[in-house]
Amino acid sequence: MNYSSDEDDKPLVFKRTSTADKLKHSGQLKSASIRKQEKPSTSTKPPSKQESDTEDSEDDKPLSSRISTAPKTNTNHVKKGSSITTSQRPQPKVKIEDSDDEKPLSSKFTVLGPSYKKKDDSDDDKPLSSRVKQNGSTSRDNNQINKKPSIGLNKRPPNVERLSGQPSLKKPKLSDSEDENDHIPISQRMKNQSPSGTKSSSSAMQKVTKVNSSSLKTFKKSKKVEKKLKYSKSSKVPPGSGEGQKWTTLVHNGVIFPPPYKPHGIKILYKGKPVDLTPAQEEVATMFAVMLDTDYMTKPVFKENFWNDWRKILGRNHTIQNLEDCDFKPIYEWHQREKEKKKQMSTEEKKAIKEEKMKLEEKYMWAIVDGVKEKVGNFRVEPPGLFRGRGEHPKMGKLKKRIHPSDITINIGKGVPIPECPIPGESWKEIRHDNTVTWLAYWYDPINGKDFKYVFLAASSSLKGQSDKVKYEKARSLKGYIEGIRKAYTRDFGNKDVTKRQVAVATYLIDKLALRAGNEKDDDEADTVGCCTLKVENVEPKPPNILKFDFLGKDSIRYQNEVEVELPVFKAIQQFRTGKKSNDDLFDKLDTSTLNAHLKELMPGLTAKVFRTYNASITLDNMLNKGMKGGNVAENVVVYNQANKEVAIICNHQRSVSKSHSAQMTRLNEKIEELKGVLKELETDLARAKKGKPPLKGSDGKFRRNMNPEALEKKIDQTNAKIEKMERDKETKEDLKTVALGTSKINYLDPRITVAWCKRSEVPIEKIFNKSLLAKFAWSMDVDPSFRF
DNA sequence: AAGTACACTTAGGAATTTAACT
DNA sequence: AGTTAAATTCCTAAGTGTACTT
Repeated sequence: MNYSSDEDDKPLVFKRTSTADKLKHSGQLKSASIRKQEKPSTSTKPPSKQESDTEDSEDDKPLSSRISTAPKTNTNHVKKGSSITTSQRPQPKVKIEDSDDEKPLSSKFTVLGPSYKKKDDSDDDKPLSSRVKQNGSTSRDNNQINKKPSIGLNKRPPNVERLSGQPSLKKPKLSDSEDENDHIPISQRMKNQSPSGTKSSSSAMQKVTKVNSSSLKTFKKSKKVEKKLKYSKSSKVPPGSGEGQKWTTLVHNGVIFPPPYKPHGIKILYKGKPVDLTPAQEEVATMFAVMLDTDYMTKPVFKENFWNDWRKILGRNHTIQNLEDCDFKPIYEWHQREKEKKKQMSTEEKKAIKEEKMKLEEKYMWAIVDGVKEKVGNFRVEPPGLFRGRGEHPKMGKLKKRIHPSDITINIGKGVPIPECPIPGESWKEIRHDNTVTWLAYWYDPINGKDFKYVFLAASSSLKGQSDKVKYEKARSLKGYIEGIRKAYTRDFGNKDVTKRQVAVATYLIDKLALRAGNEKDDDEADTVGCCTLKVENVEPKPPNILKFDFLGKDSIRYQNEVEVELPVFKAIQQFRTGKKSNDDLFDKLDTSTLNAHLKELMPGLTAKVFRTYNASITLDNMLNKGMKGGNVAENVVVYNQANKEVAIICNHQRSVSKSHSAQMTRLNEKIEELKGVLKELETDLARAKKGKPPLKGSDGKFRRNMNPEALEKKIDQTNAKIEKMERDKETKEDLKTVALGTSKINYLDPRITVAWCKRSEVPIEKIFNKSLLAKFAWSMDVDPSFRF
């Protein structure tokens, strides 16, 4: 058989077997691509280059890219909508702070100084913000103004240096109050801020500055940071990085709490009779009632957990003694009515309410980090509710209790005002001033006592952007090592040391299939696996050399795939399975720590997840640069989406099928049929018109319009085009009904690949990235058009 | 060496907003 | 103008991975 096992190219047959598959068959068996396992080389070869280079190598194709795949089925239930893409949005105003890596650290530090001041703390809502630069997307009320035509990427001034990072796209500022300086690039702004600045400085800030500078001197080294620096020049922590330091000044307003519970007084029935409940009891009952129409109701675990928590609140000898005899319908129906009422409100009312809310929340939306105004990601404390775990989660249905200020620890710069506790009479649990972390606040997860819930900055912040860039640079540097790594693990498929053999095979699977690492999980979590935690039953060898995977991964999303592998891998897997029960670990000598420790020997900073990023990004880069040039914008966008889809399939990013999917398909089909009918009529009329006869009656009994042959022909062409377009739309829709494109776009695809490609192919970046993505990827916008991953 | 604590990234679905139809 | 589908945003769960403890 010509399986590829021997050398370079190995086709991987990838078929997914599940039900869902029927659809995919079409594309399925495309064969795989090739990977060349090149010449051996030492694994430690340094990465080729770092930031900007353009070269590309050929063999970086991820293994998986050559795999053809079929869709996977998804075990989850139905959900809504499918989407395809495109969107053009106004450009966000984005300011980017770029990593100016070349700057000596020290210079960065000094910049901050007494830069901005807050004139007095009394009016919280505007002081700080008014003199601070803003990063990230615009505030909600601004956007309507922001309708600028998109700026063609290609027109970017030629000499902007990628590295130095001046944002080249600058946006006109949006109206309002808050950011008057928006148009100034951050880096510049920082310079301006130096001491002399005409801007006043508040005492608070001065203090902060002092603190920082002193802390600089005392930094202790953390090896972690050191390591990172080794392989990634760009990894310095931005504005002030000492060792592990993430910021020098941090100002924010804390978090906002959900409103207290408002009793509605609707009674549930117990054994048919209304029961009085206290507000606290009613609140929890309502959480349950509201979920009556979800399929959590079919899960005994959910009900059991709910009942256990609720009964505690009911008290020992409450009238209600079991859940089965409770009828929550009255509350459910009340809730439905409320929802309906809300829907019926006029647009004005809705708007008013929204504005009200905005006003209340405005101050919590922003933080000022090193003088830059940044969006906060999640400033709303999670409201109480019933825990909705994914998959068969043992804790589903448990009461997630209300969080109070006394549960919350705030992290904020020294010397700046502590956020006022929004609930009168209560206070924060603790205030910290830890600049080695990026969180603004945290509380203990009420469901999982030892876990934390953090409040972080939004994705548009430069802190996040910076680390995003580091992530991609690391993945990119894997390119320089991958050949050696593959060589090495291939050699070890036959190693007599079982551990080494397992490491080799696991690494292979992670590389080839982009599997997740697979950390151990507790018994009180859903039973899902990743590479290191695969069970014997999850991988079935099908001779001669096919592996059939079937397991639940993150979020209990099912991974089903059949892959052709090298014979040694196949043999190794068979051997790992022998003598074990189906529920035993396939890789019994392995866990993520040992695996990652091994990977680190092959490349500094390498861990399992890097392969996913690498795999995704290299696949996109290759697909976008595969032959074809030219093509109009729409065609190019299709090419992009195709590549995006490929990546999503490799990473197994699924979504559930929209509830209305089949109805929508039916409707599309009807429309197509209808158009075909029209087409037929037109053709008849054309034939007649050519002979000088008048048109026939339409199906409605009226005569159709009398047109000359040219007009009719034109109409026919139009109709044909319309039909074709609909057919295509239908196809993509069906094709993407279980594929989620967004996840890879947001987390796995180096935006520089996209931006550079857009510049080269004259596709406006707005066709690919929406407003949020543009803000999140601001750091990548000035990449050179020749950039290759 | 194993377990735990902590911090941060990645993920799908619900809710909301916007665009496209009719 | 009302309806529906598509797109986006919000929400928070569920992963990864390192450092610290025992």
